[in-house]
Amino acid sequence: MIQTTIEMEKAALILKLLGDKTRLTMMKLIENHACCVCEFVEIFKMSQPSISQHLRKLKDLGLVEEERNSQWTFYSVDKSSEYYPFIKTILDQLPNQDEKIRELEENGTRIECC
Amino acid sequence: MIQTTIEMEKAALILKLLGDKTRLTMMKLIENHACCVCEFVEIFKMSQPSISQHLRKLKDLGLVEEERNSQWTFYSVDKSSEYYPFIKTILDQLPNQDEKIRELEENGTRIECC
DNA sequence: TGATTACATAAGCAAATAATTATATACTTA
DNA sequence: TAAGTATATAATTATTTGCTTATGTAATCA
Repeated sequence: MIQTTIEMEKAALILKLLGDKTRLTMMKLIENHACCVCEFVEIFKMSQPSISQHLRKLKDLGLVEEERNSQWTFYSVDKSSEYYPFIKTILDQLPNQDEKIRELEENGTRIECC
Repeated sequence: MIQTTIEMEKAALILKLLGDKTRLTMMKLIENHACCVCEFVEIFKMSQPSISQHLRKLKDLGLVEEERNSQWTFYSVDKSSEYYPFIKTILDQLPNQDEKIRELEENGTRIECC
């Protein structure tokens, strides 16, 4: 079996980023749905700047991509990242977080990207 | 395919621990070799208390086990941990660190556990 | 038994992190 | 064009982290 490896230094950086419950949950959420900042604010009950700063860190390492759509900025996992295979093996072992999306829909606070 | 999942909170804790280059390298090293504290001091060129503190954190989450053998304490990945499958998928993607063990052997500072 | 070796733990400190408040910017809509 | 909404960034602060030094303990050895 061919096993791709990731540089130690980079792996530690990525794991440190994922080692925060908010960011880890974000990543699991946006692996299959794009979410905008105000949805995260609703989901995590955190201030908007705090959310933006978490997303900024994920963006700086190239783990997420953003897509502007009218007044919203939608974030999703960048599956074209060279680190996505590594990240995917982690996310695959985490419990599905889709009930958080359903709560937004029941709230009427869900914003559809496209 | 049956996919076991790990609680979000616990996953974040584990990833945070692994998100440190020293601890991550330690884990990769002791997945297949037991190492004692003084070997880590030699490998990482760090103070002994610093090494002990890293190991303590890994121990507190149950990721490593220790085995006392005369004056040395050998640490290795606890493969019976309920979190080992999760950790293994991460370690499997990291580059082999065995050259560090070979350096010890060339140095004459390698200590054999059993 | 006294000295040495291996390790753990405690205390202190500097750097990094994550949150908040305040403010700026860009887009939308009335 | 003015007001409102969504987001980003800067500044500040509290907390956490990782390291160092100092000290304690247990085992080995001369």
